[in-house]
Amino acid sequence: MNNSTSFFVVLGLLDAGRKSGYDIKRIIENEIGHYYKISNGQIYPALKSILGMSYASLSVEKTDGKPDRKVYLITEKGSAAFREWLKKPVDYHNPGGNELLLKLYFGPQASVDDSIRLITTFREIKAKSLNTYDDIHSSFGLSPQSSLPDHYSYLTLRYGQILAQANLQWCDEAIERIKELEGKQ
Amino acid sequence: MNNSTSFFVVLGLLDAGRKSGYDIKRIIENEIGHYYKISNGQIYPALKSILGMSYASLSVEKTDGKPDRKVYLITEKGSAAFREWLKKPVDYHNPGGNELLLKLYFGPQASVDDSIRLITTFREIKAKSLNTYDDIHSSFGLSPQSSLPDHYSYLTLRYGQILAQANLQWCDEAIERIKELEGKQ
DNA sequence: TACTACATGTAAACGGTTACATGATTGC
DNA sequence: GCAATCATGTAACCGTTTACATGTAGTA
Repeated sequence: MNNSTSFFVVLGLLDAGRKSGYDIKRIIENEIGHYYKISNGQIYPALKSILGMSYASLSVEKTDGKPDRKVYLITEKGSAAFREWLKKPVDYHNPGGNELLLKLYFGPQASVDDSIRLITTFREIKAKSLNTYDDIHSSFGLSPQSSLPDHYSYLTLRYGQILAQANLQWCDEAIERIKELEGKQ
Repeated sequence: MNNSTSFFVVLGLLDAGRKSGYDIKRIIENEIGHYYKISNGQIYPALKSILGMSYASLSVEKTDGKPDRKVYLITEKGSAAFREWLKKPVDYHNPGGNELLLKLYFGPQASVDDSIRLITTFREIKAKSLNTYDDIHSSFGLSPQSSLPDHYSYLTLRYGQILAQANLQWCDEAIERIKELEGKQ
């Protein structure tokens, strides 16, 4: 839990400013819902554990009728832990491969160099996997009489190849864009 | 368990021919390891449950020294259950989106029509999501003075867009290829 | 001597999802 | 009257990962 993606997403949103659990849920749904989902069963235990680790302090705001708003304020310790996570290269084995997008969403809370480093590391891994796909591809020698399994395996290979290429394309575009951005700041 | 991906992968490999748990592990590692991982903690419980549901029968082969090989032979009931799973459109929310590749790997155990249907359904979903990305993209109006968060959100949007395009490209190529294949059979 | 391949399995932990509980307010 | 929004949370379940246990045979 205190080491999982959901934990750090919650922590990262607190790092961007004081929020309640409900705020966190809404923000995730509206801003990163395309590639990341979260449930109450993750948010509220995460907040509890964030408090327990002194990564945030709590202030309760009274409301009329509705339950009290429990607003969390990140501590320096919490902020440091988040920034450490943010710098760590993404786990390239993670299903969906969207941990990178998540970290990039937190880009404004990191340095430009760190964001670029994140993408270049990701790029290297994708380039390597594209190489292996290319190697297999060139050794495939699909003849018209080759077996059915071959043809279907070829399709899955092509998927890996095409997707890896698309990833590389995005990496290059993204790095260029961030560098441009840096020049204007 | 008896409804999970790992369960049906194991069942599908048995559908392709009698195998032991160890065989299954080796085959997954060698043939689909690029996009699907499995552990003993999934294979052996799956086999137990496959036996329990009468989806397979068991024959034990004596070996010299090594533990007995427990070889599983799929039943008609098991085969029917597998084919039903194979036809079901993939869960497009699944992380990694590789359930399709998995099902395509089992293409030789399905009809050409079913394989094509699998891909066209997938294509429709990707086309729809590309449309939403395009809509957001055109409403983005990134001005040079726009805030940092905007620029980073733009990158995640572009990722979705580029990857969706790559998926469509692959779908078209794959469908064409399968249709060609059909002509020659 | 040590590692790899063969071959079976289990137990605990982990991360996440689903579904529920409670309850006021606002708008159709 | 009903749905949606605001706002908190919990409990059970599910699928997967990690790490372990056991043991032989062949190879470097």
